[in-house]
Amino acid sequence: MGIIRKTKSVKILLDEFDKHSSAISVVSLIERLSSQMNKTTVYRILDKLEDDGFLHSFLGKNGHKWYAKCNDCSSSEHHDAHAHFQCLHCGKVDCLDTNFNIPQIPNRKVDVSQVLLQGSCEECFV
Amino acid sequence: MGIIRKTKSVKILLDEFDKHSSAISVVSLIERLSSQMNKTTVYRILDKLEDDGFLHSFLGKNGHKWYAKCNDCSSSEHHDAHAHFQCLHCGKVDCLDTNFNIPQIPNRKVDVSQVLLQGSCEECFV
DNA sequence: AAAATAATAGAACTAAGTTGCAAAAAAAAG
DNA sequence: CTTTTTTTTGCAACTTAGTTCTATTATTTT
Repeated sequence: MGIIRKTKSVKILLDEFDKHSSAISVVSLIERLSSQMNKTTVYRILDKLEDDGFLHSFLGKNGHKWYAKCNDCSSSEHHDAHAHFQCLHCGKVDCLDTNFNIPQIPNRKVDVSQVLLQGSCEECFV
Repeated sequence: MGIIRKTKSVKILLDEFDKHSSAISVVSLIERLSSQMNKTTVYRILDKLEDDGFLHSFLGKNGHKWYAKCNDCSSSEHHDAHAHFQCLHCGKVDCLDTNFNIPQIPNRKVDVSQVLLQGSCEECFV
């Protein structure tokens, strides 16, 4: 895993993440790129890009997978402990800068934390 | 929705949640009760028990649904904004008392928050 | 240009969750 | 305590996200 060739499909995918600032769901990527590549390819490339620290993934409100660009990660270490915000009206997901301080729990070791806040985004919030 | 008859199936399900203190995944409930009721029934009853404020639901690490007993909810209001902890070794999920303070984000309204911490639980933590 | 390696398409599959409808069980009405 | 009404259940079929396998194609190395 990791080790990526800059194939046409990889470039197309990276392009999508450059064009859009917010996170993208796998489902929408598959649909959007259906004429350009197979869904299996989408899954595989996203996987590798995550391994390489280009992207990070998380689960949206239905348990569906989303990806977004990483800020400061490498293949050896992911430090995207930030929260995500999903708008319940338009469905859009953004990464939040707000760094959560994860409460330490006695007798337990916390390795990963997923924080998904849901509500109304800037545009849908009247 | 809501309004529940205390049928045999409902009782069996409530019993499961009385017996176990930690959260239970829908998948394991369906499997465990497969000789006693249909999976559709499991889904439907859990739905209603959540509406009634007996249970609350959240998504585990694979995006699969889990349920746990509520502490202080009614059908009109759910206040289970607490975090959940899933052990990456044994898979067990517990509700945490630790109340998160959800950071308010400018121009956005946060209605729901899902916090899933993952790591090693008391028993698996050596 | 040929050989080796990695990536892709496509079809088939797995599994969580949903839907529709007929049959069964509860509750209400008489 | 029957009959009628309403709710619940089982079952089969379906939907859909994600995975696996294999033959083919593209990319890199020699």
